[in-house]
Amino acid sequence: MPELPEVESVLQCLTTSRPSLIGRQVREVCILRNSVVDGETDSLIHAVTGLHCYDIFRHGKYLFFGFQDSLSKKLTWLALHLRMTGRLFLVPEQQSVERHTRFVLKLDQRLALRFDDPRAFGRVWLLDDPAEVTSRLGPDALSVSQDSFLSRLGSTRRQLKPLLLDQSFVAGVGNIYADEILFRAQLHPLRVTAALSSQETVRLYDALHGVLTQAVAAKGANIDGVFEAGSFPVAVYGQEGKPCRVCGGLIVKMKLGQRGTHFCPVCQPLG
DNA sequence: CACTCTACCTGTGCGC
DNA sequence: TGCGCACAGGTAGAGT
Repeated sequence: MPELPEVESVLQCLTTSRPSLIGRQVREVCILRNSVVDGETDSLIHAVTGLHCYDIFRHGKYLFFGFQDSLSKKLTWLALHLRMTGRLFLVPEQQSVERHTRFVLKLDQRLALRFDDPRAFGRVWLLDDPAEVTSRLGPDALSVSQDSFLSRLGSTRRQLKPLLLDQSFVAGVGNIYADEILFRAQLHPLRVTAALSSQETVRLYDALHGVLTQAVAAKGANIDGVFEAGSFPVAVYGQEGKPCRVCGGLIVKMKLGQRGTHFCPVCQPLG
């Protein structure tokens, strides 16, 4: 389940590999499963074929790829969301199809950008402007300032766990990191924003920033082979029944809005 | 506004 | 062994 740190890791791979995706020309677009495209596949194919990759950036869990027409200099954008099981690879062209490959951009230099997704939840969008997507999102969770975060917290009255998962509040936190952030902040997932002390709101910001920064440095979470690489150690996610690393009490799992939610009842009291 | 539920998917792992 | 089924998760959209 790629969340912000895992998507950031993908971005780093694409931009720092040698050769990088930046500068590559799209020779051919192959859509192996139509539902991967939100919109018309033909429009996407026609729009991107022949263009050069000019820029890549991330906002929350979305990746944005800017492709430039070398004559008009106009930029055309693709947005990509990996959802649950999506993976992106920059590979030699001959490795461009696997069992769960959903689309491929065949590139110059005998390279290909391959998107695999067993669960087929991942989506790609053709955009004129990334703002068509980013305008629906809150500030990126890795780079949001303390002032902005505290101000947004102050203007809502909601339970903390659903709030952290709301991409229009801050973009990039998913179920795993929401639990990890609340554990580090020592706040119960059902606590309500309006009832937090100012000390607690700062603790929440510090936990958000600290967990995501460390997870990015670790290239993502380390969870029983769910996704590759990643050495960020989870403290509570999937740890139900195991001892809390801080107090030794047992980690509990409950359902909160259809989501598995893990926490330490001692370190994260509700009362 | 805040919330709940459903649909979208399929690999995994459980109980029988 | 094999079958059926619940489960995992992010997001959109509809409904309360």
